[in-house]
Amino acid sequence: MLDLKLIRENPELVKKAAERKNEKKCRVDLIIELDNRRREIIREVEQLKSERNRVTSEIARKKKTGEPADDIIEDMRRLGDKIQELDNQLRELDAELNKELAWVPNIPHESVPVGADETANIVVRQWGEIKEPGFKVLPHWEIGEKLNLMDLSAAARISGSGFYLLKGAGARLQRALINYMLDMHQADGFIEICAPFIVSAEAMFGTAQLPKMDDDMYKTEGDGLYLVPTGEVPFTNIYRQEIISHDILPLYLVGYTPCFRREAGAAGKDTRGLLRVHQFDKVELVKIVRPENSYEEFENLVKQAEKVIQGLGIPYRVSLLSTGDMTFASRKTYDIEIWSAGVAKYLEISSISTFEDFQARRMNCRFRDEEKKVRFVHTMNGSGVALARLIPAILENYQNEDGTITIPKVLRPYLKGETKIG
RNA sequence: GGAGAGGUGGCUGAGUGGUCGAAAGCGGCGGUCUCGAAAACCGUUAUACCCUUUGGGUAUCCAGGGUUCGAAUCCCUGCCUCUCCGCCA
Repeated sequence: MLDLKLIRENPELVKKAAERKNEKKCRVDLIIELDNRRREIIREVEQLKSERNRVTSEIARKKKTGEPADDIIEDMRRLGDKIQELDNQLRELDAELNKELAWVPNIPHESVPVGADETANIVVRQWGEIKEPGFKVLPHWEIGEKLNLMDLSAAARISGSGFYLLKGAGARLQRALINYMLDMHQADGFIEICAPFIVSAEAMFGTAQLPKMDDDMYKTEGDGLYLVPTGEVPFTNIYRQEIISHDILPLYLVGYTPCFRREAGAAGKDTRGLLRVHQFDKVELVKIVRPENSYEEFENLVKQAEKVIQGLGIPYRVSLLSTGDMTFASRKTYDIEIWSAGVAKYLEISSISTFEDFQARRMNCRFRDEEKKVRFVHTMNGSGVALARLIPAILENYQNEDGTITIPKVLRPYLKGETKIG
């Protein structure tokens, strides 16, 4: 949510941002008009209320002294009707205005490259060396089935297409990865959270999955609750509707969650094996910080996610997303793409975004600073990282010519010291 | 799922339908005192919005409706918390 004042004062800036993010449901002119009408009514109704408050205390005084007040009570009855009518109009306008405001995307940061899609993204750094394996590396879905680490047809039997099932060493590998990541982040000051995986529409609105992504979410039938599409939702919403004290900031949160996504209309590209599925697991990083150090915290958050992959020794690169490739709520986003030896290309494994106060406004999450001033917090998050992309990367980058998988050194303590799968 | 109790400011906690944005206490902040601190005493201590913005106004006692000239107070609905019973990993 943007500050209504900002929209009022800089409508062109907001329009340009919406255009660059390709957000067609953002209607700035309508918002300005609703806002003007709203303020007009507020002015009128508040004047009437002021009148009512004045006369009402006069009535109280007269009643006390026993003076008659019937005539002004009659006047007030009419005034009350008028106030109610205006209040109703105001309520409707507010609802309409809020509905429109919910569709105004965040404004991309000045440093974000302007462009229509991912072709305008800028690779900001690269890490690790891509080595020529010297043999034909099997893609993860082949080596995975061969070594009995996963069973995609079983998953289809259970749930339909777009699901995966890990078993044996595959399932244990995932658990090892989760623990490796949680331990690492915790050692770097992140507080581990285990939060609900099913959340309210309000929480989904808070982090701005709603209203835009409604069709991409799994929704429960009777209760109108949503299955989390990312740990971002429960973790960021922890302090929704709260005024928190400055001395608990910055908050670094980490946790494991499954992620549920309908992926409506995503068929085709990069969908084989675990690459695009309706349920995957993720370790998520969330920071809630004061505005002052927001961007320093953000850059460090990117590095925190990179550290996971560096520990595993797999090449990756970091890209700064262009305006057209960013999400609705984001002010600035980096993607981390990991090298996939099986398909010989980089695959997105983490997306790190900062929102400044965009989510905080939607959640109404604020903090009280040293001067007792109440201000919006800044929020940001990043995958740290997605398992459904990390497992393929390991199965492919650690594949040996004899069809076995070497277990990365950092994971061995989590796998009883084993060094090899297969 | 059933029965009951309750939701008031940063916290605890008063509040007969009419000077109640709300007593009191605690905490916080400022001051007096002190070499300094504690204690004591004095003062201060919410948020959002609107406007003709050193000022004025409106709203907010869980949320949303309603009754009324007037609601923290009365009525309805919802949400949440607690207690007991049932069910249950």
